[in-house]
Amino acid sequence: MAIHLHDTLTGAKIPFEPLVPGRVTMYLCGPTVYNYAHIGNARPAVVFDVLARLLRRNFTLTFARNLTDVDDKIIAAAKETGEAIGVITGRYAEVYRSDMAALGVTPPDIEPRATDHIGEMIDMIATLLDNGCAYAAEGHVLFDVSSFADYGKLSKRDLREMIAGSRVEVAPYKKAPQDFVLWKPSTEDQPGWESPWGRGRPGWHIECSAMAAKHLGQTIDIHAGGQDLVFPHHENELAQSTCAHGGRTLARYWLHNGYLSMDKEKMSKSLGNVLLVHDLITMFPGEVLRLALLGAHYRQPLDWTDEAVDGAHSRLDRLYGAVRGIEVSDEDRARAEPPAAVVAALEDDINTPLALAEVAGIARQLNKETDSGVRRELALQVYAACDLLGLMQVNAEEWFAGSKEGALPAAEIESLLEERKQARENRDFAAADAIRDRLASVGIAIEDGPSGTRWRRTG
RNA sequence: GGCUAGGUGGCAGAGUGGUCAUGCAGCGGCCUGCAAAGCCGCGUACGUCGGUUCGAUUCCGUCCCUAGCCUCCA
Repeated sequence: MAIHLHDTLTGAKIPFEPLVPGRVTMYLCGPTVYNYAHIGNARPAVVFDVLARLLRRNFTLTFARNLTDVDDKIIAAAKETGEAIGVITGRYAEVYRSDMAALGVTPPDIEPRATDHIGEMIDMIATLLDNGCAYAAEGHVLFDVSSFADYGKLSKRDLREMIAGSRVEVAPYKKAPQDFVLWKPSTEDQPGWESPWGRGRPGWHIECSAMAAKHLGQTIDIHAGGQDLVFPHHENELAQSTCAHGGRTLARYWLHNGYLSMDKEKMSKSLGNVLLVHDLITMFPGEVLRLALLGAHYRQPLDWTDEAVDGAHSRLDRLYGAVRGIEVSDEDRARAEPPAAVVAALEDDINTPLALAEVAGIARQLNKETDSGVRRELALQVYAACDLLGLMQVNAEEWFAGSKEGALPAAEIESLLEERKQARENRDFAAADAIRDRLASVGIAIEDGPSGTRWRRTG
């Protein structure tokens, strides 16, 4: 089955065909680097990482995720802390990379920075001025929305209604309230670049248009991001790129993930209800967070709760438990084919919950199976499926050994287990149970099986 | 107000015009010295009111409810 993706522009799930056979270009709007990313910000990175992994099976993928390192929020942060802008953006870019790595996100092929592309942005703005799609006024350059007939098509908004219903105070230099800034003047203390319109800095939207065109071409296959970017960010990108590129399509598929909420309210910095990835990864294994994000379909809203995180942990325990003790080499694992049902689920608009259900079914089969050869085959299927999902990237023994501080060292656990074994052989169950209780009290669960006793940390 | 998405069992969450999602929790059983893990089984789920149909949770319409977005400033 071919890959099908839900495209925001057409509002339909359609078969995926790259512009150039065998090659795919994908652009994901990355972070503005002035503070820590919260778990809602991580959702697109994780979800579209799964898509990237899926695409790489059949195509040569070029995946770009930008860093926005010029923005008024960054200027404000610099003013507040007294640090240089470059110090702030450099630090948070690094934090973002390590946070995403902890969530199992493969680094993008290209990570363009806005400040490295000011020249391209100026060129694009100049083109828009030449085309009559933009106008300069009082040091600003604005995109003239009336010059683009399809404006509003992506976000399904009617321009006339928007104008009529506008409640926004219109800046005096604007021709129409919907016109958006391509370039704005900078004061002495603000970062700025020389341009034909004076010293200034780019508007937010032009950054992505310029960087996508430079690195991926005027028409890209997939443009992805959070649902909250549909309007105005992507609508504006679509308008300016199309106008600057002689009417060429900017993106052939527009993908948007649903927002993440807490207590049914959107998680956002302005509401203050955020959980930072940076903090969460000190409390839970990254894979648990990743599975929690993949537990719902990417276009659905996802409510972040303790129960959801616990559930993700239990599910991973079950998967690791199923493959525990089965020897599989890295080479065999790398060569293993994921089950067709898992691939089919992901190819159907990245249906991760269905894919996870399929994996659970294989784990059940594996737990039932007694033939070691078959068990190994099934384990390879679980591994291959999880490699596609970016899960189960650690060794099962390591997973259960955990890394919680303050617990007993493994050697001490082993010696207590040996003591208990002796007690059991002597039919001294009171002593054996005392040891089990003692281990349980420090978060160690033990399991007696045909091949001896195993232990795992319960957290 | 406009637009968009959605309302599925105790919870989370897929999916489908006519026997099965799946996971977590619960109950019963198997296994176990007892547990744990695992396995087997169980629980009359599809917001409302209508319509189409032999048959609708699934299609159509109504209504109710929820969430998000509605530019440049924040």
